Amino acid sequence: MARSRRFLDGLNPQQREAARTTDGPVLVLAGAGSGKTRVITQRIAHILHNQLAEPSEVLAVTFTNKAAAEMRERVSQLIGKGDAKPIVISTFHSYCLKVLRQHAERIGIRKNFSIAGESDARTLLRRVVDELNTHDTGYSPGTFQSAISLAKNRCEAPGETKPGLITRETQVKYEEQLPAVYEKYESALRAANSLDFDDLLLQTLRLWERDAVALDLCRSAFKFIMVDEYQDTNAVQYGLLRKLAEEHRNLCVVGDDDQSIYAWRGADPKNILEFERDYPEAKIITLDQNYRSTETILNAANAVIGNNSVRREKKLWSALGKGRAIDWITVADEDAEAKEALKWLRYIQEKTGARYRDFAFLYRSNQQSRIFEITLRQAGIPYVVVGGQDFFERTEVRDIISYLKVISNPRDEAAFLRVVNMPRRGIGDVTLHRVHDLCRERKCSLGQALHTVLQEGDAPKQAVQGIRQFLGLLQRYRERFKEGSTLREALEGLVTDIDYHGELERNSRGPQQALARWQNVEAVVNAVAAYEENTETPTLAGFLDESHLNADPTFNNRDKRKQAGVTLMTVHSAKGLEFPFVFVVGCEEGLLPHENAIRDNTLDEERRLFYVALTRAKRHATLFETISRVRHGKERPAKTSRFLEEIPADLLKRHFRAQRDMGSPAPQG
DNA sequence: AATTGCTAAGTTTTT
DNA sequence: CTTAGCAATT
Repeated sequence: MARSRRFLDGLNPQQREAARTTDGPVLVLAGAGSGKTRVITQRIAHILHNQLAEPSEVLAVTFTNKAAAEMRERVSQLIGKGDAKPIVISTFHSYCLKVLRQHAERIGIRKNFSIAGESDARTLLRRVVDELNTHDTGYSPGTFQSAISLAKNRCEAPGETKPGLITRETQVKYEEQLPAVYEKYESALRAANSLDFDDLLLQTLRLWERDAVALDLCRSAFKFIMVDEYQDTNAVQYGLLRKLAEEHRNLCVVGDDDQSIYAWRGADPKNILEFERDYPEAKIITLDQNYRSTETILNAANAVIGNNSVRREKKLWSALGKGRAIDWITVADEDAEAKEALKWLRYIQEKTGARYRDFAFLYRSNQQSRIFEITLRQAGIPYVVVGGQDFFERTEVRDIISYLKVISNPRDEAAFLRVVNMPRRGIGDVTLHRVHDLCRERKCSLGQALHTVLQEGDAPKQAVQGIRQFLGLLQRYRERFKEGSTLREALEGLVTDIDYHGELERNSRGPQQALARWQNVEAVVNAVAAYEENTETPTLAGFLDESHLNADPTFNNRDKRKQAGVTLMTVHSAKGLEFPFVFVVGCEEGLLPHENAIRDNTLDEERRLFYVALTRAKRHATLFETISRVRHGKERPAKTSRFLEEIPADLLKRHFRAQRDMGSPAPQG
């Protein structure tokens, strides 16, 4: 007991209350910077220390791998790595993937299904849209893709899609088409033995709805469930949690309704706003002491967010002192904005000795990063743009992964189409169309159709030759990846066999690009090797799962902020992070709030976005607006963001640097 | 099969 | 101003 008290030491009364209320449903309303991760980890430690459950009976769900890794790390620090290991700390997606790999056959999904990434899914959709002749709506496969994704997040089957997402004249036509496209996309996925990201969750829910045995198995595995960022849960995740917690009701959710900024993706803030409706016996604890920011920043943030009507009232406070007033800087245009921001950065550095990594430039939309990149580069200041292209979405990486997917799942159509004629084997469109028709006629897989074409010699000589080659290659590597050699050796053999190096040299713009792309290929090989080393029984399928869900930092460039540079990112990606000095740029009507949000009347979410931006700052926030900005290729007058006007004047200090040609003087202390 | 030119549109993106 | 998607060329 004495030791257990030690765990809870160093928590404030509310935090402690949250950590030791273990019985029944708990809602922790954790304001920005109020130490919520601390509460979750301490709560887990408390549960285990008092032997309320075995480590393996505790489930903690997060949205990102990064958050999961961080949580595991911090729990390990509290109770030791060994005890922490069996705790299930996982993203929704990887937990569901595990469930499906185990039980999917109960709802008619083959166990070795592929995960269709964003672009795999788009490949399938392109064909669907093609076949349905839906082009005349003017909507691209990508648009349908987001609409379908939103529908799945809302738990809507093809016949049940509700309006949303698009508000334009062609909307009617588009909405007429959506169910058909959605339905056909589903059958294409099924035929390809693939699930997209959203399916991982949705199909798990369907499984639990339809199969009591599977549900019971999953349900009885856990005695305590904790959920981070609950305000971001969508209808499917909500359903999953309800099912899982139905019996013991030991569900602890942590979140902040004021930081709900993903409604457009199907997140439903009602889940957190109406928690007690679903769990009337719930204990509700508010964490409102902020350990991050100055009073000035919090007062500003409180004032702004107070303009939202549907929310849980809370006022963040801080013991860190007033700090400096928020600087509000008006400049002529976006060019001046970047230059002025740079001046302020230098000025703050001079005064405080801050390092480059202490600064973040936050913007509403990615396009805004360009000018800052250029300006920073010219000034020789190191920077990191967060949120670039995903490693696994790069052409060369997709090529290699697609080979692996076809080897692992012969029905994977998107992957198949990608590699069947790469390198060139003379298998062109005409042959492929024939193969497709054959598939549909005989309801067989693409691979089987190829065999048939081969047997019947029903294709140009060249193509027959190529098909034979291709099928032989797949056959050989299916065996090789199963046994006989390490995954790494098998992959290296494959890359050599298809002469991918030569392929890159032939198809790249120059030797420099060829090299860069080859390095990405090598990175995949390294990733396989790393996976093999860290896994007890490594399999090809296991590696593919990891590569889709565990965006391992060695794979992608998401979190390279350790490097000593200024961070450039969207406000969305900044959620959960903090910086001593934050520059919010483009505080203008049409940008933040975004014009589409004004049109669709979703200003509350935009306000929360601004709130998130402000509360990232520890010591100081600097807000920028222009009086004229180039938008849609034209220079247009800009108007101050309403959110800026919502900050009490006594917290602000205004600076006009809007005269052109004058060159603004260095900022004043 | 790869390149070129036209048109239309223009957020945010944890997996 | 970009960029993506598509059609029409070579």
